[in-house]
Amino acid sequence: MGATKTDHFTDKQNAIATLTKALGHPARIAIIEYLMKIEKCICGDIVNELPLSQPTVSQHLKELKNAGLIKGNIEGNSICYCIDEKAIEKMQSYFANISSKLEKKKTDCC
Amino acid sequence: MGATKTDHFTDKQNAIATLTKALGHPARIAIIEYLMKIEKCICGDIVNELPLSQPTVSQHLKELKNAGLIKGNIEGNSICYCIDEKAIEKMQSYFANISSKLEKKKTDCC
DNA sequence: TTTTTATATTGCAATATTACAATATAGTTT
DNA sequence: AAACTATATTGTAATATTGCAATATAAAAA
Repeated sequence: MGATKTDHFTDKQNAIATLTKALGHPARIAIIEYLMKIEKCICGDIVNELPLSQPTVSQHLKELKNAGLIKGNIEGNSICYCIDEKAIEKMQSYFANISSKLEKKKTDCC
Repeated sequence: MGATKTDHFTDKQNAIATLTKALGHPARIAIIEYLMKIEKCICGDIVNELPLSQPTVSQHLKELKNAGLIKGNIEGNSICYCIDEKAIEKMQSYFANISSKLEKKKTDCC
């Protein structure tokens, strides 16, 4: 016990859970918001923006990358991180779909 | 160490992270999708729908409730669980906002 | 080539999560 | 009241996550 039983759920459910899980930490939300805010794509200063050590930030970036939420390009000495729009769109349409289905139901019993 | 440093981030960032974290498990995604699907609101059979034991499901329901994603009403012997639309709307508008801001930027460098 | 700069990896301690058996609670039915 | 039903709580083992110091890697500048 202790490990998530991913094999018991559908691929879609696991896919969404992977994205939401990756975003389920304020540091990673802060990283996404920072990447969204800045104009330039050279992101060497994410570390300076966050109240966490360099290794910790690096680890969070790795998790976001593994989940497919950001992309990273080596740019000489530093690395350019960008949000992967497709992943954000997946999130958006997933919740939009739930939202519209709930509105149709209108069985607001609770 | 091991505990998330929530105090270093903004309330908004923590609020979104709380919601995404709660959805960051396939069982809880499955619960939300089941609540969305069913017509009746008596949800005693969530346990039967999921490939997990009753205590485990109960625990997942508690987490969704704590995060504000679902509401629960005692209904005689059983309990009626419903999705809290407001929470879903928060998620949707959060990602819609990121999506539209990314489209305006169009610095698709990676 | 040496030094500096930027990022990643490793190793580890602290804490959190996941899952479930056993048990508790509380309403329903008999 | 006693038995039954539905859900929650407790306790515990297995595993995962978080955070960082120390170290590694690799490109850039000196």
